[in-house]
Amino acid sequence: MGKKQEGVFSAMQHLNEVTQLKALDNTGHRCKLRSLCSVNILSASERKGFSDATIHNERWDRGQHLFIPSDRLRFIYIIHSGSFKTYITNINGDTQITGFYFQGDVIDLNTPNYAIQNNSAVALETSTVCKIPLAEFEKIASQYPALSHVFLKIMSREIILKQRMLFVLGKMTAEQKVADFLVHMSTESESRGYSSVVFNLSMLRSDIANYLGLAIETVSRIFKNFQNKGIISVERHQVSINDFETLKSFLQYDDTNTSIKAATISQK
Amino acid sequence: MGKKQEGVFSAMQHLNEVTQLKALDNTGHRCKLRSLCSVNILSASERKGFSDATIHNERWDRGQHLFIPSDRLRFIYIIHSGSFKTYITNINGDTQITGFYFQGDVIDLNTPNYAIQNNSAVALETSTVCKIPLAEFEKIASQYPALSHVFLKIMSREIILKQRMLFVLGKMTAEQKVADFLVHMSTESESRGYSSVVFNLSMLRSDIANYLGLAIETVSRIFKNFQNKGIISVERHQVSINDFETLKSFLQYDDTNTSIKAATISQK
DNA sequence: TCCTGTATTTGATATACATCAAAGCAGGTC
DNA sequence: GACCTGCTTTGATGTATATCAAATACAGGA
Repeated sequence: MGKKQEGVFSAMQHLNEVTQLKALDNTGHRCKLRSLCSVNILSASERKGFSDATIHNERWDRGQHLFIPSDRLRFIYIIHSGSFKTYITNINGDTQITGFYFQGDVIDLNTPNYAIQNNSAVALETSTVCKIPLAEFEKIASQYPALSHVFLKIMSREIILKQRMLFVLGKMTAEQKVADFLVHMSTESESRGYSSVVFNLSMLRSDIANYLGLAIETVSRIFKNFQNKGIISVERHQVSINDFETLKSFLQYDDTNTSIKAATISQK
Repeated sequence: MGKKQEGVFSAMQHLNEVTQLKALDNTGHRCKLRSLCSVNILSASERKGFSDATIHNERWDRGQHLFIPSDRLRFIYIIHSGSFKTYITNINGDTQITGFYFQGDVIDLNTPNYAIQNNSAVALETSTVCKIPLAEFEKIASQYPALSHVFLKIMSREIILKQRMLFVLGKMTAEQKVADFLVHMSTESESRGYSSVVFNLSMLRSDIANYLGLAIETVSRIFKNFQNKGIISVERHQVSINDFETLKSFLQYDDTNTSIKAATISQK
């Protein structure tokens, strides 16, 4: 018989658990690389070695690219402040935004794959990043398995996030996509230690639309619609969520009948 | 000015490079774990230790689940023969297929994340898998950094594949999705050492539709349409691709004007 | 060989969302 | 302050694809 399955979205409740990766330790080294420099699995001297290999706190302005596909020198980037978007480009020049990244996040995790780097990252606002040359990283990681392990965890989180987006793009209506996006941004804001109620969207409406596979007009209309219903308030790029419950309810069945949709599960 | 960007799909040409991970060595140990047991970065004794920790060649029939979200014991699975699909489920029981996996592929790479396991894997046909208890894997990996490194690469490939699917779901028309799917399955078949022209789709039409974010009827109609045009031949689950060029042309601009779509790139 | 359930195809209709077009609006610049 | 320029909103219309409905094909078992 079908067991009650834990939903993909229940996973969000456990994101804090996961995002400890983003905030393991804050005791300042040369920069507040929350994920790595100060990660507590390394000894003090190892940590120093790691920190020394890192290029700290470089500044990037809005619109500047962290990397583009043709780059030869590869780095692993950790965001110290600000935000970035990553996107992939096809042969026609069409793009799909693959993620938004904030303080403490690690970018360019597919780098170790030596595959043609088909994605780009660009700053959404003035930001600072620390970066580790890939070659250095691999050298250090080969000496300290624990470091590889931290990276396995970060990458596995990345896979989970991407899978979530597959669901969003493949199965949700426009309204649900936007609702989900807002809830997600709220959670993200909270995990960085800011408010989950009032937060800033550093990306353009067109970025949101691209990310969610919608037309920009559709995003605009749904924002307006949510405002009219009193669910959110929007002032330029600042969003306030007034009614979380209603927002989240868009992601649930409003169906009255409780038909069993889950397939029968046969397990060995 | 905008540099010519390398497309996301050009990456497919380099997939062979990547998929060496799937076929590093075939000289049989107890089972043909192409990815791991026989991976040439481990010494013979290490390899044996790894192989001993592995549960080899378990059989799974069509419809049987490799794992479901409520499972406590975690494994990393390597497909020895056959095929599987993975999917995530939301609170309403709606599902999104996140991937199809074949001989040599590694499943459940988000496992190391300790996050609630929100996905499931089910056999599409009679298949055999080798599996490594997660705890064992972590023990071994902590001793052999090279093993972690192989996993980093496999996971980074996974991220790239998922990103590709974000593009497919977010930006492609129904026709393009199906064309891309067929090209992808062809490449996959070839990488396993089979024909790129004639291959078997072990999944149902409904699986394809779910995976591509389409209605099953739409998939059916596009298949028929491609047949009518002589691009493919379909007999039940066997597909022959008669005209690769036309199939691939669906993924390109048929536009006459050569407008520059790529955004101007400003890099530091 | 027929039967039965499941998978797929085919046709008719509905609709969510994109597209096209134009007007507002803010923030920077002369 | 007036004028740009890029971003966002708002309205009117079109269309790709979902949905609904039903016929057909196939596989596996009696």
